[in-house]
Amino acid sequence: MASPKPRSPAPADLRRRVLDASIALIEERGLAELSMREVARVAGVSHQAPYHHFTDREAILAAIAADGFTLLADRLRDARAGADDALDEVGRAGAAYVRFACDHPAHFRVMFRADFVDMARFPEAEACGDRAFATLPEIVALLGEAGMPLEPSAMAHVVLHWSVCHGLACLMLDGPLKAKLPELATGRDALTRDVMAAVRSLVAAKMAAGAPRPSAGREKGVKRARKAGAPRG
Amino acid sequence: MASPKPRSPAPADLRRRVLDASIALIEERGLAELSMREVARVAGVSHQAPYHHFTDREAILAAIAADGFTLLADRLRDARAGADDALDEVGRAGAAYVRFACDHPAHFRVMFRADFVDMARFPEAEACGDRAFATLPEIVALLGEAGMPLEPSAMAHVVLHWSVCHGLACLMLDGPLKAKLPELATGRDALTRDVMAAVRSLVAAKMAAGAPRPSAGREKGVKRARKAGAPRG
DNA sequence: CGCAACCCTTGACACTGTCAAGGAGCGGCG
DNA sequence: CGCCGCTCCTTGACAGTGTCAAGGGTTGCG
Repeated sequence: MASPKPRSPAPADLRRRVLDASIALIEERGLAELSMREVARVAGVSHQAPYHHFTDREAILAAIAADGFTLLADRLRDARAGADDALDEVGRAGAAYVRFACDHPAHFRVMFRADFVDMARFPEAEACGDRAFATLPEIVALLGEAGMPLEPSAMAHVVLHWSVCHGLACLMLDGPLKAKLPELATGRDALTRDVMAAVRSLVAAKMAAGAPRPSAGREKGVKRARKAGAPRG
Repeated sequence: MASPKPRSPAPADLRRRVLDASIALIEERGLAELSMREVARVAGVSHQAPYHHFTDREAILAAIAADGFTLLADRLRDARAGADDALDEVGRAGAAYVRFACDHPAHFRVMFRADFVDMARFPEAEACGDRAFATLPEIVALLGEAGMPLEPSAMAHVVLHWSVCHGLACLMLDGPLKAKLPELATGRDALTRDVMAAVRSLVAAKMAAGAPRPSAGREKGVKRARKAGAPRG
């Protein structure tokens, strides 16, 4: 007979097939139930074959994370390309971050669970992450250049925006919002859009306010700044 | 052998001891490497004893999650008690959320990983979660009562604040910020304080912009925020 | 031809979660 | 008292897991 086991449909790229099988299984049954032997089974090879390409189970996850990081970096770059001002750029990048998480849940989960993958063990995966996250300060810096006071620090605003996007993604992907979306009568995209609009409205107000307010004053006695331009000089 | 095994130091509350052992192991080695047999070993009982109190491994995690939800609800309640205005209340509640995650990382991880615990299987744990999260809309509603326009919707602002806190907690607990905190030369508490201050500055600007009611329409007066963009030259 | 490198398989080990059965202690009741 | 049943826990067994070690094909090259 020809061969009871067709060996492998595409012998060269078993590495790629292992990664794809892992991603599919994580998306289908979650990271908790991921079994390397089942990955091998899905890929159509013996249970040891994957370990010839990856030293560890953790190494497979690290490779997925690295792919995810570069994928995310691409998404962020594309999102920024179409923007026409700083406010728009922040909003587009944020929406792209969340949409990436929804489109690639397996990647996203693996990327941000340090208790599953110790990135320090895989420097190149870590470098991919650093590359992706390097754009975040750039985007927020645009707000500063556009005249928004970045108080108490620029870093705080970077982390703030990052946290909004990351938190929203987590809550919708594996958190309570996943179950609550139907009863809230919205979908992921709609909720993302609304939250980003809320962020935009806050940032816009801050930009309009221009300079930091006097500390003693309460909401009284504040005049709205009429123009958006930064009073540079 | 007289008695090689002292049975159990406190026979009645094995249930409690199993939970404590699980929490300790999750905090120490992470959720990924949690083994029920090791939990039993730490608790000093046979490998089957825990299953007499919990049907499943998942049931143990659900019990931890339920405890975490009520613990979080307590923290949020306490944080709100000391506040003197809406802005302060939002900030205190947010900081309390993040501090809860840092103080009880095991609870936090189990509470928000739907791929490990299917909350729909454990309605009482889910109810604890609903109770904890019920305070979030209340807090944000205070901002609306204080004169802040909740555009595009109140729900969007609820999710926005929730996402900030949740995202910050995730990024610091298991995400890239965990590794980057040292090189940023800040600690968790300092970063949390700064991010909350940044949120506060944005919300304050929005309140200032929205509070003085212009003579125009009641709900339409929010339109001015849109002018903030336009970096034409 | 030999032979070595590559890629994969097979076998084994300790370990896991879970099912099934058994046993120690104990209060109640004839 | 003897016996029962009950609760709580232990022991044993099973399939399944990740990983170490060794063994096979095929391929290319001297």
